[in-house]
Amino acid sequence: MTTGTRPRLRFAPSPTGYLHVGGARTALFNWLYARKFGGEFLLRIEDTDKARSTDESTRAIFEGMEWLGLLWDDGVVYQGANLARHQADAKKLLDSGAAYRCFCTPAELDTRRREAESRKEAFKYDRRCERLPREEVERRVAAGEPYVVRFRVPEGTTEWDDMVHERIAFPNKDIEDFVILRSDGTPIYNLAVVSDDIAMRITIVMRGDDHISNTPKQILLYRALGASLPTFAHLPMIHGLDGKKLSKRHGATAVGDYQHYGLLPGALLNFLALLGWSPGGDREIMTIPEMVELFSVDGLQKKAAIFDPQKLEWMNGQHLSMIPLEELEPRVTPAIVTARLATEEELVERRDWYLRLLDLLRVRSRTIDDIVRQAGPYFLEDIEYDPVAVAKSWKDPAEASALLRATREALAKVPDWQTEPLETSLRTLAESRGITAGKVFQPLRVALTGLMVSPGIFEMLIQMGRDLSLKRIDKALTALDG
RNA sequence: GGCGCUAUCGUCUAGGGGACUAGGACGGGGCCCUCUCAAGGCCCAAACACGGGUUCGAAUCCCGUUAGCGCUACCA
Repeated sequence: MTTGTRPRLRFAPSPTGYLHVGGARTALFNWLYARKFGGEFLLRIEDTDKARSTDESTRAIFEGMEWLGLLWDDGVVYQGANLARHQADAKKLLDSGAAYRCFCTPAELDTRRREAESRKEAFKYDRRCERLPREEVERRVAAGEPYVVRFRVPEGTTEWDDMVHERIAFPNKDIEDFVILRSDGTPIYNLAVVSDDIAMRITIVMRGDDHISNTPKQILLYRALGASLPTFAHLPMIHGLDGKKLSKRHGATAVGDYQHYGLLPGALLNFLALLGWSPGGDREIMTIPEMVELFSVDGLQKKAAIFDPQKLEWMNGQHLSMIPLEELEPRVTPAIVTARLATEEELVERRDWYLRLLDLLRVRSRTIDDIVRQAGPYFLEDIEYDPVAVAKSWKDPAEASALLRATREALAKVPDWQTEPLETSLRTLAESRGITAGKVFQPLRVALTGLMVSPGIFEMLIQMGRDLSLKRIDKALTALDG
């Protein structure tokens, strides 16, 4: 264990897809730990599987991390660039006798594995190449026969104190002599990881608990390489609603999906943090700085958590209402522009009005898209009338028309377009007609927005302004009378 | 199959031997507020997997059972 020095952690995704929410959560915990305890958070791209790694995936990972605000210290480490060191480490192990050459071919291994399975036995490499005479090994190497390098697993037990779990122990007899270098000379995961983590001076390896069974192998490698061990922390998995490991068939699993769906990064992070960690007590809604402040290893969960999209949406709604309008604005504006409701310039021109609108709409929204969906009537020249709204609130066209006409007259006479006088005017109108105020408001709502639901009627009148409000009523009258 | 990890409401969790009639949140149901929808407030239903111990006393500690999940490649 390294103590006294600043902790160094890393997030090490393989670029074989998108940035997965599970990966994002692993990154988050690493990042939180580094921020909380004054350490370094590094990013390493594990691209040694050339068949599956793509530049596009690498870019997606960067984008996802940046959007989430999980920024890394120092430059990105590309594992593929460290081939020479990986090979040198393998050579070191070969020279010290900690590893040996194995000439068994994949086909042979496969056959033996199948045989073992058909006998219902656990397959484990039988070490037949381990005791090959030196002369034979040299002869076969000289003859150009392909070979892999295998690690010679010693006797005993390999164990460690996990930060999340307690002590975890594996009898070495259950670990086979695993391959560390392929026949083409490239490293296998466990070697590459250990070699890089040593080189990067990583002190805490925090990752998904699907790596628990790799850990004893890696510990053995650290020892054989003469390096000191990092502290291991194995985080629980995230499962889908069916209890299985989260995958594509569970729907949206990429961080980018949620970005496009209109979520706030702070909300996604808050939700992910609570999936596998608790600050203790009843605390739920947290900003990123608050999460850093509250973070501790004690609150880390051992049990896999199920990803519940409903709670995520609720949480996003909370964040939407909570963050400063100035912070919300730049996240909504691109969506407004994309929806062709307004140009960025128009929004800048009417900034105060625009911020007030956002404030009106966000309380009844769970996503940024919800806000955009409600924003139409405030920007567009023409609105569409929702058939259901028309059927319900303009049930009798003649009656609705008469009422709206009276409403228009009353509103037109209001000298000061403010809540108080507007409210007095409409309530007086209702009273004089012997109907409840709601009976006046609802047809007006449909005239103004074309919809059944909206913010409060006076808030809307003010937000739309006198001219647009009256114009909307005129158009409604045309539609009703026509 | 072998090895490993895990086990509190449907879900996320609080709880770290007596404060538990097991608390909060999402979701569900009801009520209030109210011009609609939200938001908010109040209330209801809903859990310690099972079996043994340890102890005066277990959701909390130990051991089994069961179940779920993960790993079991010349993938990462």
